[in-house]
Amino acid sequence: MTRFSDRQKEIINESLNLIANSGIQNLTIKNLSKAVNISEPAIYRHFTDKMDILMSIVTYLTMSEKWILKKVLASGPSALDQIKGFFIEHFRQIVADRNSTVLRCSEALLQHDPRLSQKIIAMMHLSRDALNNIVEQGQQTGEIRTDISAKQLTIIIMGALRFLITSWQQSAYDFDLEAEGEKQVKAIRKMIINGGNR
Amino acid sequence: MTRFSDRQKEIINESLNLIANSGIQNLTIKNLSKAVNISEPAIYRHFTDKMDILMSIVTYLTMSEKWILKKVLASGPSALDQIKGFFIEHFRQIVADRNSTVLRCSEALLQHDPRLSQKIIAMMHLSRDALNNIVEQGQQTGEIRTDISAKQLTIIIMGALRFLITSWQQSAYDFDLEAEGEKQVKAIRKMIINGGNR
Amino acid sequence: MTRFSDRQKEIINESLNLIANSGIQNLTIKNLSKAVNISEPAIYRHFTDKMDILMSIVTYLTMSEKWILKKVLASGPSALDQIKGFFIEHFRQIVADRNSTVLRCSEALLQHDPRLSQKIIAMMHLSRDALNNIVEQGQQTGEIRTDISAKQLTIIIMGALRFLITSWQQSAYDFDLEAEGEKQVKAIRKMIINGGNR
Amino acid sequence: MTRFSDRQKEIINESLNLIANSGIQNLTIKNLSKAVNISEPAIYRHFTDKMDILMSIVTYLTMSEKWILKKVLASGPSALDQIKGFFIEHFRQIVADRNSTVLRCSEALLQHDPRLSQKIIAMMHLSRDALNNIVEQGQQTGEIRTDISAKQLTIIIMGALRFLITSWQQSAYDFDLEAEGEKQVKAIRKMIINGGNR
DNA sequence: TATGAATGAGGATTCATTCAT
DNA sequence: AATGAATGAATCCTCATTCAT
Repeated sequence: MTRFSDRQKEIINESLNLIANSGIQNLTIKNLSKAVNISEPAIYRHFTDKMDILMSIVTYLTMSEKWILKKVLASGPSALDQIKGFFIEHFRQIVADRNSTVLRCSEALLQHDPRLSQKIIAMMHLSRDALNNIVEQGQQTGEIRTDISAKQLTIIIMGALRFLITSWQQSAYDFDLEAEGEKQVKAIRKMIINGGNR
Repeated sequence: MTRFSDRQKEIINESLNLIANSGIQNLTIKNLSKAVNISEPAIYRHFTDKMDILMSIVTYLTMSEKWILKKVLASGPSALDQIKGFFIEHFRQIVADRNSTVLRCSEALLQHDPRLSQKIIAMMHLSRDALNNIVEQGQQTGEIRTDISAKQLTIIIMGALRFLITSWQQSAYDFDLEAEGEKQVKAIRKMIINGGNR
Repeated sequence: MTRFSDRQKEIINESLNLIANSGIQNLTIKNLSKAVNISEPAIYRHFTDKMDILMSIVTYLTMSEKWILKKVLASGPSALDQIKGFFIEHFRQIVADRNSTVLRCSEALLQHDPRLSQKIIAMMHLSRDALNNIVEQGQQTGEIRTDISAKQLTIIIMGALRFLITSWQQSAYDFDLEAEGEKQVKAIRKMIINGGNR
Repeated sequence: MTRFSDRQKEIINESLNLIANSGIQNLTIKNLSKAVNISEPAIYRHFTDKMDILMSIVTYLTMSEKWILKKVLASGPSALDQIKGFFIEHFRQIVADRNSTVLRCSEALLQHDPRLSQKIIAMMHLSRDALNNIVEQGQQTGEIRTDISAKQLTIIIMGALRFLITSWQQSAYDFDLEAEGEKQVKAIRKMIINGGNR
């Protein structure tokens, strides 16, 4: 498991801020060193490369995503509850720190470099697969409807989660993401629960 | 209505290709002129600025999105069919020309500049609002379940559409988007139809 | 004698305006063609080169200066009156058309190219020598004091004339150049007249 | 008070040389970096901008002009001597370093930009006003004739000084500026002294 | 650990000029 | 006589990175 020094964490954090606020094309060593309040060469004490920074960002985001997944899976046996947790935990984190989230910055990093993209995609698969697992288990236990495949249900859940976050960001954070998220989870629950209330 | 010359269209198209293939940070005037096979200064005969190019890209994508929406709305009275059309048309276009789609390149352009972002967000609202309208009408005619608000249903539909496209791209186009899309629409239909088969 | 077509005169004139208003570095073919309201290549119908334009400007200014000198010399026999005329005529012209004057734009053209500089210097010598002549004749006729050499007197007269114009321009033309000029001539007259009023 | 580093001084100095030898349009970052013998980007370690360089040049020239004025005013109580000093000091400096003089390069910088022009004009007013003061005091003490206003006398003195320098430059420095200057001062002295020798 | 100074490569853009029409 | 499209060379400036200190 990779360990980041305090300075490295600081640099990663400011990188995420820069990306979130003004796009990757503004993630320059100059801007970064200004944000961290050290000189440009000093950055190279902590990372060998700009690519090293980018890779570390993804490593960091992956760790953070794994942490969320762990928490969700540990939350209880019910698939529907886990799905709810999946939403809640992502929203909680993103609200706590708007930038430090997979779903926030990863797109921006894609296409920068094949190695980097691969790592990001791996990270995205991580949560998609975890969610898919949850859904499948929910179907096996009879909690979740089985007339729609787990794959399709997963796409719906992941899509809604991502779209909500995207919308929140594009609206300049001017609605209560956690509240809206909860409504959305309820809607999804209604739609995927086995023998829904009709 | 903005009119683009042939050269302008060519430049916009190659810009979309460049963004799609290697990210905006590779959309340089040099790369662009190489792609269009003219000299760098020649670009400036057709656009005043790089920003002018970016804005024109968004204008172009907006026009293209409007075209899709028009087609979808003209396809018939059924909301469920229109939603199906919404998926199909987007997929058809994206498969025909992988890059010329709102949902493909717009994120990359965000955060580049406030004016540009605003234009992109306006474009995104366009399709979201159109979809929301369709859903509401479907609820009024009784086609679509009413126990979940149109807003939530719209998020689910838009989210799934976008996530499917994202996945397709991240997989390097290695599944049949239109086929998967059709499956997904059916799943969604099942979930949102009034008095579903249970 | 060089003859300029109407279009050539127009181009020369607009060139002078551009130089006067925003410096030579803004005398570009683009700006020029915009000012003349024709296309850029059209400029090359009338001048072979940018250098050709610059040379023509100097030719034009030289002609204009010669015209002034001719008028001054024809104005009467008195050296003091001719000196007064030298001031008056320059000011009159410069006020009528702020830019079409040797003393206005020539410095800006210097150093651009040896051939050009030479031509400008020749033009400047023209008026300086003419003035020197006038002074010498005034000294011979006893009108002008002889205890100071014609050369020194000429420097004083030319210097004052030029400095006044420079000041006027730098003040954004916010004083009455002709009125101030007249005062200045009177002062000079007092200083150079033979047996002044003491 | 602005402080320039050694490198900054070097860059300013070479800028003045470039302007003096080949005009502002040849004051390019490339030429400048070649003259200073560093790379182009290195220039930007020392100045934020080209405009920053230009402004610094004017700051430098202003400082140098102030230095001269201080020296002149400190040279003794006689207005006529101070005027003589005004000439001598300017000539001495200009001969020592042909380029480092207000009167040499400032015109070239005018019209480049309003902020710059303003700064140059302020600098020019500085010496004109100082000279005007000297003349007025000379009139009050009875040293200088009072039948001509200080303003007109100042124009004559400044004009002669400037014109002499201009002529020297245009002649490619092929006369002894200090010697000619001294003659000119004597002539001026004769013309402005109270109760001249007639 | 940190920095001031430097740089090669490349960024967007403008220049004077040409050519086919 | 005029233009739309094009270009090679040069413009200012920023990039990631290195090195001596």
